Amino acid sequence: MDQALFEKFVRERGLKLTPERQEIFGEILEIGEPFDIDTLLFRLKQRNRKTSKATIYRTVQLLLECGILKKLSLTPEGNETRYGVCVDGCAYDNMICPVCGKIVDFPKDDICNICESITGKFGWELQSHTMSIYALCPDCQNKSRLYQAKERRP
Amino acid sequence: MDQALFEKFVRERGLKLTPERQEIFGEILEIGEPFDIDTLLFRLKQRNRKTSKATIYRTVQLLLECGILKKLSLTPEGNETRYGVCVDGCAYDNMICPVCGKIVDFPKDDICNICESITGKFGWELQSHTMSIYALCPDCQNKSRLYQAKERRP
DNA sequence: TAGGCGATTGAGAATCAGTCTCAATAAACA
DNA sequence: TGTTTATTGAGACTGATTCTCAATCGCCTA
Repeated sequence: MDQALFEKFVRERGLKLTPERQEIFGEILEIGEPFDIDTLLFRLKQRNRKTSKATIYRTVQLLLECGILKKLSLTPEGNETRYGVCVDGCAYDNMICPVCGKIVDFPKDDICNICESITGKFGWELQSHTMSIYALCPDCQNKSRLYQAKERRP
Repeated sequence: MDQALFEKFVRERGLKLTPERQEIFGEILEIGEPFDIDTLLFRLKQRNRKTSKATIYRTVQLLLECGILKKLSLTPEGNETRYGVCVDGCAYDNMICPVCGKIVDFPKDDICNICESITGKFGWELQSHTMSIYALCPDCQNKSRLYQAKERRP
């Protein structure tokens, strides 16, 4: 995913390629990991962009509709919204570390097969799915072990 | 899940068993399907309960923490929050019809296996997962077909 | 069974993320 | 370059959820 592809998306929809849209998309690529709106706003401010909150929300919405971004959640309860760049085109499937917020994608073939088998069994017509796995990443497992070791000392 | 079990949950946590909590939980059982906060508020009002919004939110939060309720979403974008009673103890797994809002649970063994295989592969430590399938239920498929048939007529 | 402590409540204020409004601006096309 | 039309910024607004705090009430102990 790059600026050229984004430009294509925008033009295909008969929309205008404004500097704001390009800057927002560029900054998202620059961040390189799932982000929240405030982070995006802050980083654009730091670059002396006066991009407004409204435009950021509007552009993120556009990117969601294009399938370039996906909406994530740091917890199963659905708090703490983040947005991540959609690597493989599909994909609300990801694995999230609730401690540090790290997010990784994983191959989703198995999941898709299961979805089809389940909807088929009930006579429903599959449209889409979302799947999030919440798990401790290796780094946080180590930190947690160190912490517990310290705790045990007198 | 019944009032006795709820009482047990409340007492185990050193909380007080108030009439408000019992009424809210009772109404949730009465509704018998995934609900939103406004519906709950409205139905309690109809019964001449003056239960406040704040107490409803607090009790729902409590039920979420106990694992009695689960938070659902009618769309992959995460709008339209609903709460459903957790039938089997686990379970953020469900199949949702985005047209009529119908929600059904499905056996989650396959999903759990996949989660373990994925976290294992990456060296992460599985904590939990959520899975939602969005699909047209048979009723809405039929309605949609009828509608399309009518549209085709001159 | 009464007394007292501390949790819980109701009402409305406060917060917060996200959306809307509208006049000014600027992209796109001729 | 001019015209049309979408887009923008700033801040008001919205709706869902949380917070505040004085009044109330469940629950434990005597």
